[in-house]
This record gives sequence, structure tokens and C-alpha cells, in this order.
Amino acid sequence: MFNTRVKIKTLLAQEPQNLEVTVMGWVRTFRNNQFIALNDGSTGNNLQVVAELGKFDEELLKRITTGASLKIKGTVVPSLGKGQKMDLVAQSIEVLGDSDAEKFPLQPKKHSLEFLREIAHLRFRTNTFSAVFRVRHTLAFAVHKFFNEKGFVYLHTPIITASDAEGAGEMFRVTTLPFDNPPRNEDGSINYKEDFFGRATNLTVSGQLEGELGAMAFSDIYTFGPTFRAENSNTTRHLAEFWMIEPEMAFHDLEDNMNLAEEFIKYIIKHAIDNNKEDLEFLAQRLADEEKQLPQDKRSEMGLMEKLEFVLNNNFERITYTEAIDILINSPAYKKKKFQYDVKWGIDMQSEHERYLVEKHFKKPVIVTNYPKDIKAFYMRQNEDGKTVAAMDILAPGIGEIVGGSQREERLEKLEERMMQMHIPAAELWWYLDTRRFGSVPHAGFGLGFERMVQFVTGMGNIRDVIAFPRTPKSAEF
RNA sequence: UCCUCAGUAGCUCAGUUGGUUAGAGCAUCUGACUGUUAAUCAGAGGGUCACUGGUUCAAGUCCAGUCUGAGGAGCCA
Repeated sequence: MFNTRVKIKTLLAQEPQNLEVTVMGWVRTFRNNQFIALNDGSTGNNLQVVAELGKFDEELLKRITTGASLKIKGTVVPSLGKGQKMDLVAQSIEVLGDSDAEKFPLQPKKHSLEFLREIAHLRFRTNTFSAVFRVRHTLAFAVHKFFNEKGFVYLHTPIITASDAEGAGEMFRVTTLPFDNPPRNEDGSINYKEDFFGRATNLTVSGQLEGELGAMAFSDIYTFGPTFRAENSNTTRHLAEFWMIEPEMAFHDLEDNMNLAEEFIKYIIKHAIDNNKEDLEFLAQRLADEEKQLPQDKRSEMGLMEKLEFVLNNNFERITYTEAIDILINSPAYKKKKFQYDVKWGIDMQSEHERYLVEKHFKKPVIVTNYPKDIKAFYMRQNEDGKTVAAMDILAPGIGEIVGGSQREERLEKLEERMMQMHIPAAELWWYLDTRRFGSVPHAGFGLGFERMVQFVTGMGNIRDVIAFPRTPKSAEF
């Protein structure tokens, strides 16, 4: 029976009044052959356990090494030292699992994030990663809480999909056919009729199309699940496997969509501040220390906590694509030819353009709406001007696009016409088009990259450090 | 995929115009000390200089290729 133990978070919240308790956790450091910093992951803070001199035999003390797991019974008393309010004076110490000090890779010192990525199975045991993943949990929980409170239905859309029509990127093939000798048609092409599903299948790149089917019955649904892109992307903000949140709402237009997205983002940030203040403060300090090494002009103007409070207390800037282009063309940066890529109406904005708008011009999250139809997906609702669609992207400082969404084209003829123009096989998507045939309604939705949200809230610069076991090109360890 | 940079001890790094036995801090081990806060002090051990090939009397250092990692770009969330 292990359940009689007290979690360190619970213990540290109490006053030290000679309580007798049992704790379990992992050794962070063992100082002076006397003081054990014990952590059980319930909080970033360690419990200081005091092993009084002469009370325990040498053989046991030698086994108290960084990384070892311990069960300790003792009495909680006010600490004589300065760094903590309480000590657990040990009566008994049991080593549950040894950790060979010569082989355990984590040391009580600062490690590079790159190195920790190589030992991702152990990095949860560091201050930084335990904070990041507690915050990640809180954010995930807040996602469900937000939508649940609003009466959304959590819809589990399929991971394996037969449609490759979304056009959201390269897909991973799912098959049970043998690679060395697949069944073939007479013309030499692979015969997918013999494959597991009787057709070619892939891992999903988006649950949106299925999400729309749900919205046409429940009014409001959201998905929150793994999403896969087989792009050869090597950046600090792309993963081959990531988690995406995709709400879809019937009887919503573009403005409703923006309102919901903004409220949603603020809600989950607030939830993290309310529930993980210590972790966020730790991460803020980490970020500040890291930025001290940068030249002044590369440092953030705001600390992490300030940035989050700022986002909560200010409305996101809302501009149309056309206005965004005007701002860029009239910017000092453009006039001084600072942009590598030219700006004119119709272009797909480059990272440098988005960064300028968000980080230099507005200095806060920006929602850009009504993009040219030629650079956006087939399902977005066509505007009256004949040139633009009711799309909206939310751009966040330091991250770039964090949300991509739109009001959907609910008019069957318009949708079919657009699919034809963009060479989307309508026959394959008969089920999708059926929603426009039977009780079609104006509706809208968006996709939010969960890891990018976690990056924004934790201040972590690399997306590989906010997902437990990142999948990127040439990397699928663990 | 493209561009740039990097790969030297378990970790973080230094290593001069190519030249004797490749160094430091931390970690580890041994000992000392004992109310410490990444404890401290003394000593010791620890290297396929990413890999393959080449140039040279001589390569960690120069050249080519490969692999891996990082940053930026594209694709996007």
C-alpha cells in the first residue's frame, strides 16, 4: 500500500507542526551527506529531507544519489535553514530504486535543452521540463473545461482517413501491404483494393471536415487530438505529430468565430496563470536568464508573466488582409527595403511580414481576416467582392500563426464551383457535400496548434521542448 | 528541401600559422569537513577529437563526402 504517502505539493502548502508523514520521490541533490532535496513531480519545489548525522548507516547513505527513488518516513518541522520553510526529519529511509551515479545523465547543474532532448525519457525530472509539462496539462484541461462550459460536444474524429482532399499537407500512408512486394494492378500501380481498408489510407492532417459533420447536428463541437503532417519541416514551430484543437460551430459567422477564438485563448491562459503560477514564474525566470545572454535588441520587451497579462488585458488587433498589406507597404521597413520578399496585394504573407505586423507594428496578437481566395483552402466562404474569402489567422508574437480558421462555404453551388476550380475531387467528398444538401447552415471554425499555444504560454523557443516525445524528420526516438 | 553554423571527457567548452604526452570547469570516484541550498576543500580516474576517405614527413587543426544537431527560410498549426 503506497497510497498513505503525502504528495510534496500538499505537504509544502501546510504549516510544519510536527506532523508524521511518509513521502516518496526522486533525489535531486544530496548535500553535505545530510540534506536530501526530494521531488515527486507534484510541484517544482523540492522537499528538504534531513538525514541526521550518525542516524543512518554509511551503506544506505551511499545509495542516496541523484535520480534514486526513496520512501521516507519522518516528522515535519520548521526548517533551521534559510532556503525553505520546513524540513522533513527522517526516521526511516528506504531506497525504492537505485540510480548509478556514474551512469545517470542528469546532474545537479544546468543542462542544454539540446542535450535534454536526447534524453527525453528523463527530462521530466528537470525543473524546466516538469514546469513545462505541468503547464501543458493545465492548458489541455482548460481546453476541455472551456468548451464543456459552453456546451460543445467533444467529437473524436478519425485518426486514419481515406480522404487526401483536405490539401493541408503531405500525409503519412497507412497500410498493411508488404513494401517489398505489394499487389499490383495490370498497369503496374499498387492495388489498394487488397490493402487493409480496401483503399489507400493516411493519417489525418485535420479533423475539420468530419468536425463540420458533427456541427451540423450538435451545433457546436470541438476536436482535440493528434494530427500528422509528413512535411520535411525543420523549424522551431513544426512537428510531424502534433495536437490540434478544432472547434466547429453552426450558426456562426467570421466575427463570431474570431470572438470565440479570442475568448478561448484568453481563457486557457488565465487558467494557467490561476493554476500554475509558480511554474510560470519559474519559466519566466528561465527565459529572462536566457535572454540576458542575448544582445539588447534581441531581448523581449516584456517578461513572460507581463506578456501573458498583457494578452489577457488587451483586445487582439483585428485587421483585414488588405489593411495588412497597406500597413506593410507604408512601413519604414518596406521603404528601407528591409523585407527580403516583396509586398503587394495577393501575396501569401511571409514570416518576416507577419513578424513585422505582430512584433513591430501592433506589438500584440493580430487577427488578419479576408484573405485573397487564391491563397486559401476550397472550403472557405467566398466574400461578395469575388476576390477574398472569410478567413482569419491569429498571429502571436514570437510564434507566428497560432490559429487558422474561416467561415465555411455553406452554399452548395459556390462550394462545388470552387472545388472544380481547385481540382478537389468532389466525388470523393460526397459525404462532406451532403451537409450542404441537407439543411446547410452558415458555420465557422478554426484550428489551434496546441504545442504552439504551449510555447506561447511557457516561453519555450523550440516546439520540440513542449511535447513529451517529439516526432520530427529523422527523429522518432522513445 | 534550401541557406548558415556546429560536432573535442558523462555535461558545458578552450585548443594559436598543421608540430612533443589534447586541456579547464562541472559531474564521477577516494578522503576530509558537517545546517547545507547546483555545499565546500584536497587528490584521482576519465578521450575512436562524429564517421569515411584524401593532402602532408606530420592532421583535433587543411580538403572532399556522409551522418547528426542547432538557427533561419519554405510548407503550416
